Amino acid sequence: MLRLSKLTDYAVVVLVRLAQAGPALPGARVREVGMQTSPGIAAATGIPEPTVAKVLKILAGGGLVASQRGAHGGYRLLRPLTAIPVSDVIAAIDGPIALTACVEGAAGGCESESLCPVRGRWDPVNTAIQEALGAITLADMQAAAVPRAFRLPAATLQDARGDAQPAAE
Amino acid sequence: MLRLSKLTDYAVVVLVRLAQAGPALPGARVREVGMQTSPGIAAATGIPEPTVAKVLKILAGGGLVASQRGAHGGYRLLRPLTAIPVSDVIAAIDGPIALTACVEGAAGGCESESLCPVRGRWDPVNTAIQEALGAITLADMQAAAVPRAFRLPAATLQDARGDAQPAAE
DNA sequence: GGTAAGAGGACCCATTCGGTCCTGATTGAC
DNA sequence: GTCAATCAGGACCGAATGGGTCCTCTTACC
Repeated sequence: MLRLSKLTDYAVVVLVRLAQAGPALPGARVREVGMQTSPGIAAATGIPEPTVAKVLKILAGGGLVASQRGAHGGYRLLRPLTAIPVSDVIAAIDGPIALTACVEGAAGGCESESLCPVRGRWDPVNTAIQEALGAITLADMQAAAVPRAFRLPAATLQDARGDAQPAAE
Repeated sequence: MLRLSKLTDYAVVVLVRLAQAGPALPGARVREVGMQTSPGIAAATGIPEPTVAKVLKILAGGGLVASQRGAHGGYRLLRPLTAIPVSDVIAAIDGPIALTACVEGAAGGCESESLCPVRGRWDPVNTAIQEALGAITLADMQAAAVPRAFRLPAATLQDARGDAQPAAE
């Protein structure tokens, strides 16, 4: 699959939304500029509120957002979207990017290490993916976003699948 | 995580082993050249035999190896390692490479599509990863293989983790 | 034709992930 | 000083996927 978790997908949505809050909200008197609450983000994104809270909690632990407790508290971005590569989000949610057990830091994880002919050979692949993910920031993902009306549903699927050979499954 | 399944890891090992069989085995009288059995590969790689059989079965379905049933049957490579990109192996085992539900061809899979600000924005990320994986062949992974003694265990871990911030977990 | 070797397919169990809920701590408003 | 709002942390449960095992069918040799 090479699929990342839904939480990571949610995290990107939440972070982009957090940036869209804008530092100049009209009613930003009591609440700090650019700060939003979990329920507010949930309502804006359509993601279940508990899940949003969970994502924000993890992101706060990863140093991507800052939290403010108490009444009129909330979360705010610590860095602009241009300074947040996708790899950082993935690392914050899913932990360090590691394709196989051979590279995920598992000490002696591979029980057949003495026989395995490709021991540690995933490293270059892993590095290539990390570089690819590190080169794309959330701002890039946001900038590429086009209004929904511009994307036909069918065309969306076709475009999304693209060169991922469709006959394989 | 961005982790691919163990089966994919096994598949690479099996394929490399299948290539190492060599087309000029001494006792290759009854068995076709370059052909190996599941138990043989299992013994050579240390992977459990049923798992090897399962991997080979999937790879045969994916068109990467050919099977020969009956006595003195077995499996053989259909293409040289230089012609097998890593992405093909992953696609054969885990299906098409798709990072998120938004790109995996799920019709209307995203229930909050009207709100999601990054709808379909994983496509460039997905493409970047596919290109990275498509550029690396099994021959590269095999060629990069160095004897185990040349790699310090600690250095291996450091190299593997690399710039994936270690403090994240 | 019988026997053995080996692939093909179906099945089951364990692990992990996604999602939800509850309780406690902190801060601002009244 | 009290109350309300909101985040923080943890535990819990259900679903889904992956990993592994077993049985059956096919094929070639004797």
